[in-house]
Amino acid sequence: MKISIGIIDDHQLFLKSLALMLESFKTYDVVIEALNGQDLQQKLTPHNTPEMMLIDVNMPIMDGIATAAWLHKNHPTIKLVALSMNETDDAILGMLKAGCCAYLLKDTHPNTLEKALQEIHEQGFYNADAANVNFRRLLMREQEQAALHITPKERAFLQHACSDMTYKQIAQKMGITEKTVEGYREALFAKMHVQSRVGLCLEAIRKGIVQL
Amino acid sequence: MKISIGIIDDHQLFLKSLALMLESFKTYDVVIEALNGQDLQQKLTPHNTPEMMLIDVNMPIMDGIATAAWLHKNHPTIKLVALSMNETDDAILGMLKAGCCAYLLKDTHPNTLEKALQEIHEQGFYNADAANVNFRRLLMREQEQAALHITPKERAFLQHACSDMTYKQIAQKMGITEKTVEGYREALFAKMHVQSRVGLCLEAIRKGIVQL
DNA sequence: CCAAGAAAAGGGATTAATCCCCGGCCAATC
DNA sequence: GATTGGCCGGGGATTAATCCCTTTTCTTGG
Repeated sequence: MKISIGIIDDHQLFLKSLALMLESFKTYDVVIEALNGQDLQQKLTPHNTPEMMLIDVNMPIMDGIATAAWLHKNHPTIKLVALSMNETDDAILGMLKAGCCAYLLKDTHPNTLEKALQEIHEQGFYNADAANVNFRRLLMREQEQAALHITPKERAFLQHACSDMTYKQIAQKMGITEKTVEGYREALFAKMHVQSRVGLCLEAIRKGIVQL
Repeated sequence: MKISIGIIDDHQLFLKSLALMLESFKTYDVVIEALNGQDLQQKLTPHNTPEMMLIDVNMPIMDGIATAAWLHKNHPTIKLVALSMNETDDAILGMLKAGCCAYLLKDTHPNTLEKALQEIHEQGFYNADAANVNFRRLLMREQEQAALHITPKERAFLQHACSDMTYKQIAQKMGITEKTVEGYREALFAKMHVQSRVGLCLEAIRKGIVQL
């Protein structure tokens, strides 16, 4: 009896070729190929539910973390495996917290992948080097993030602050007074331990709160 | 007679599975699999020279552009195909300028890949949507980049400007007067078309002049 | 309904940032 | 020898940013 497995990745070329590779292992049956979380929700039916699921982290529309969380909640029996090319702390921690039982990098060798999948199917988990890397530090950063506690309004302001605009223009664009903007600024300065708008922007980008 | 082809990609999983896929097309023979440009130089021998080469853009050690340029110079008969997941203008232009005759995205469908490879092998070129996208704009940006011409001192200042420091502190750290710092600032504002330090920092990061 | 507390806004003052114009110094190039 | 261009410095003015403290408005739980 083959093990049924699903793959979610927005890069069609990788998706299809990885499916081909899994099939070549002879013990896996790829029953679902989705381009993102939304696509998956359509293709996942009661009659077509795999035992395992490989999930790419970086995806448009509905990313890896959201997809993993949805699967973990609505289909808790499916074993989730995160697949990514970058090993940033946030991504790893996010996927594991979302319910993934393993985190694999895209530059692992096929043999390692096969071994990992087998282990996950039998034991329910797999500890790669990537996931082992300093778990304590991950948790510390997590707490730090939680303590940050940025409100939606502040987040919106932060997005605007990372631009060539002046505070007056930002206030106008957000439909509030300059003074209110100033309030957000001061609050964020204190929370993020900076004393200038430049420092604020750089920190926001570093922490991934604002994307370039 | 099968067409001999080589693949260069730092992600082993993608490399191996893409090789599997190409083999499945029945008309291709994957003779080289390399993890980066340096790896390729070792594996490429007179007795083992493929007719075509798929090159990933994002790689450590020796990236796609450098690899493509090297191949184009030392092995001009090999048809080069750029392969990437992002379609930033710089990357596309860089690869095409380095001698690639096509630029494919990793999220293209396998069927499209097969068709493209066939076309490249027969006609020597392939125009995907990605490459077609406004070539004139790419060239304009290229000229703009060349015109940027940032001096070493300006670059050093830019590095310091991307911090929580004030101009006075930066001047102190660089061992020059505030006024001199101001000179760099104004020059860079003009060159990078911004009107605030925040905008300057963001542009510098976007253009890769300053790393976070 | 009222009080606690957050969010929004304002007053007023200080400092940093931005802008424009100016001159001198030095090295490489023509 | 002259010119160009990068580098360094200054005066003076205006605007944006920063800081601190108070008031008003709006929620929200009791």
